Amino acid sequence: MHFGHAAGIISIPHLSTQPIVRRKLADEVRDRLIHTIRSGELRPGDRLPSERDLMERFEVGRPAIREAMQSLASAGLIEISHGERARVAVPDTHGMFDRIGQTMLHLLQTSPVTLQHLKDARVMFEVGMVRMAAARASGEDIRKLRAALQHQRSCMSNVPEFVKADMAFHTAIAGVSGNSVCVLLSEAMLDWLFEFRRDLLRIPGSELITLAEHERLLDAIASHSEAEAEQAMVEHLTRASERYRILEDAIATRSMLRGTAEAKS
Amino acid sequence: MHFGHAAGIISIPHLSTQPIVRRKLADEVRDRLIHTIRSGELRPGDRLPSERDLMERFEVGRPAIREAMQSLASAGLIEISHGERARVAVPDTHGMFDRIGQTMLHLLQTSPVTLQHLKDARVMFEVGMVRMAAARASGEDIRKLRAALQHQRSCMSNVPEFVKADMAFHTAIAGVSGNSVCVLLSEAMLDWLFEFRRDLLRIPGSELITLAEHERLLDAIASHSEAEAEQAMVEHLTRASERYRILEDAIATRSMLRGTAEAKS
DNA sequence: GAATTTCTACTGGTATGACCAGTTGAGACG
DNA sequence: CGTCTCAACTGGTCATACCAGTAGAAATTC
Repeated sequence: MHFGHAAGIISIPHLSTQPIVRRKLADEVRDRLIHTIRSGELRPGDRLPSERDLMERFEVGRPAIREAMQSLASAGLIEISHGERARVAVPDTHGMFDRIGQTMLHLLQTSPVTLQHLKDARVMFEVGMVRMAAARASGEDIRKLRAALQHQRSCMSNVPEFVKADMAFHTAIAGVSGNSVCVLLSEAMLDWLFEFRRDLLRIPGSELITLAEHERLLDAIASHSEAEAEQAMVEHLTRASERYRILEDAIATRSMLRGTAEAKS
Repeated sequence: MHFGHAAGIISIPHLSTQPIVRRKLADEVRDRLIHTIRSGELRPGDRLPSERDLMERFEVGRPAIREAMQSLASAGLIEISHGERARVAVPDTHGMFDRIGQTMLHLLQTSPVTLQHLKDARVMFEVGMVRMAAARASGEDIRKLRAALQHQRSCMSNVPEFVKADMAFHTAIAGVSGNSVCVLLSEAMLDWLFEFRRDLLRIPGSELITLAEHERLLDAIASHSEAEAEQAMVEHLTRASERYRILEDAIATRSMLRGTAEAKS
């Protein structure tokens, strides 16, 4: 089609300029399935129709159906396993945060700013959690925390287990809130940092310091002293952050030098 | 195959009992692609090989490649568009939280407990944000907040715009922190609640109250009074929550009655 | 008759080949 | 030299076939 040299964009009155979006078939299928699930027509645990069945209902090919189903599966709305029909998933908070984990890693790797922000946000969050824990921890809560710390102490010689126990202790603090979202968030943030730089959490020889700091946290919580708990937490996390920073600076400097070298070559 | 009557499970020494997991081809492909991206071999913006190309390299069929790529796309690691080769995505925080949005909705719909926890977590978080804002808001920050509030005031007659402006005001408060993760989380939590129950945020006639409360928040921030800001925020959110609860109780009661009726029939 | 085994029909996973529908960029055209 | 055209890519969709697991009916065994 050719409208001559001066064609350009022609303005026609009353002509809606909203572009016609060409949707993928799979997207349409996905939306319909989501709607079916959300409307309550299908409840968690229920089985979806088979791919071949859906393919006839919607009058589209199997690839379109498959793509839609895979998409729902990776969003955690349904569960697919070989040989049996897909089921509506019972939502799982852990799985949810695991899924963004990958994306988060990608993000952290390409954005140092976000990494720092994530650390800061975590400090803010953990402080909130520990204050709350100090304010309302019951005898039962404190018993659990003591058990968690005791377990961590017993893992001193086993580095991976020690780190795991470390994370569990922090999770236990968040658990005092009784708020699943808070627990999840706290776990997720720690997890992301851990996944991103496992090496930085394995500082040899710092186990004793860590344990001492955890003990101080526990004491503060047990004595219901919010201010003391907050300070202990800030210092605990800041010390760790300090070590991060030292190592990161070293890495950054090295890669900057390498970058310069590459530019010259 | 038939091993006789007493067959059952036979224990053989030194035989590892770890089951052989049958991985889907697409998963293997996905992992390799992720590794390629994470190793820095491909940077954001770079183009991936075409599906047909990858298909030859990995010696698998096109469906396997496609499924892997779609999976990466829905995780936000790459961007696919018709006609051109896929590109490694520049990570987008908004997109990330949008993606869990669906899952979160599914979760909230099937777990009333989580809904309450999410609300509580939001209050905790917003309180933290507003305290921080009160503590460190600059003249520029306050100017922006005032503008946001002014805009909201101008939207009073347009309900959807008003709600949007309402959310923008809260986001602006979080923005004072300068911490992208905090902003994101605050936006996301509000968004989830909004998506879950738009109807509950459209309480007719409450616009004036909302504006007054926002004004109080702004004043507290402007005068750098943390305590006052906290109290204003708690009351602001609690008032809204109170209305939520009334409507929710009504809905819950109704559905409970319906449930009983169904059980009887 | 009840528990077990066996088998068949169905489900998802993968491969192939074909064609449609956008994008791009090199080369023809002015 | 800029513009336009078009061929050679790319992803999107379909049809078909076959492989590989499951579940449930049917046959078998006790």
